[in-house]
Amino acid sequence: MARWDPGTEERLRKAALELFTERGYDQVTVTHIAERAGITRRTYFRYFPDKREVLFAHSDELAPAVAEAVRSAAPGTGDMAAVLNALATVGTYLTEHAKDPAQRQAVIRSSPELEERERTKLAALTDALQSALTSRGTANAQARAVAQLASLVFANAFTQWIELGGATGFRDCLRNATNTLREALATD
Amino acid sequence: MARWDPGTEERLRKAALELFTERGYDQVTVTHIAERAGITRRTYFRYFPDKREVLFAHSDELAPAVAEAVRSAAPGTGDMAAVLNALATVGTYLTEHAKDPAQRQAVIRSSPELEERERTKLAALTDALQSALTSRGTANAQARAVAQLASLVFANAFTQWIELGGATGFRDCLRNATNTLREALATD
DNA sequence: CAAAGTGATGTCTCACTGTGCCATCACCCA
DNA sequence: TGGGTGATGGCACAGTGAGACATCACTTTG
Repeated sequence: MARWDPGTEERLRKAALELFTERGYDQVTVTHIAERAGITRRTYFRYFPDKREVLFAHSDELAPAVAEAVRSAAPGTGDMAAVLNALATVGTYLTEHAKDPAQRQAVIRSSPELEERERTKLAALTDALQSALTSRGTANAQARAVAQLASLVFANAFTQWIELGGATGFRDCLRNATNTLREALATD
Repeated sequence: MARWDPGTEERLRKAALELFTERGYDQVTVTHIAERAGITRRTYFRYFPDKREVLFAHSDELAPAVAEAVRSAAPGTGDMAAVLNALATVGTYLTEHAKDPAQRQAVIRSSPELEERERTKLAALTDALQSALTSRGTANAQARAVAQLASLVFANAFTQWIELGGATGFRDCLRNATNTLREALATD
């Protein structure tokens, strides 16, 4: 808990999103973000390890949460079903609590560096899912494949959810994304 | 063509791979690489845009080559078949000409920054494949899905090929990777 | 209520990345 | 022999990220 001004991290996220939108990611320095948030550059780096991470602060919590949901799935459930169910639960919560998801997505899409970081977060989800499946007893190769496919489905579902303006339920987006991949792999 | 010493780019790649292996990516500076290659830091940046790219110089040519192979596939061929065939052709050439693929892979796996860049190259392959499929008449969503799955297959096949010591043919690795994904998606 | 402790912040410094600008040097050609 | 061309070196600069230390607010303990 911050003692001087409890909202520092939130102010930094807000300032960064604003500045990135106004001037573009490349034209913004960490000093700019810190100044708008009312702190110094050095303090910024005590909240976020680098310039990109200010846009991905909460992303780190997704992978462990989904992995935990997979681990606690009913023992008889199939791998893919367990993973998709976990993604639906956590993803629904995520979509209901996300702040300015469309604006955030637009900023990320405008910068290769930020897209690179986003892919890293998705890879972390894949690794966490694989690990969770392995601890459920699934063989390594199969666990990795399921985790990769599920991560793909999740990313596509999230993109679709944003494109639809957040009106649709996340579960429906997940179903759509899953079906699209099924068709693609079935057409040999 | 370089006039002073034609092998500069190759010397830089070799020096970088050696240094990254010896000291680890984080402990190596661009100055170190340049000095071992017999040039200055400034000249390094005339060959590669940043510190990471020295390990990914040829990767840029993969995506266009595969895309071209997809575009020139027989009109009646199914999307997935056309893409997998293109990946087999280009991938086989790649595996037969790669230098120190195992050492390179080991270095990349040892550094999150390098893994990040590798995922970017894979994403470029996905985009190129999607574009090629779209120009063949495939619908957007389907083209993206096929491209994503094929990229996944390619990456897994390449990893397996390295793990097997380069002894197996790349086509077999592609088949294995495809089957693994099929099983994963089929188990509902 | 005073003194010590704790945690967040500011200040200063430094190595390194990546780039712009200009000088230099070797080689080719007229 | 002199000029053009292309690769390289040298220099300066903004920006990133981190270490070390001081400072200040607030809490805890006597």
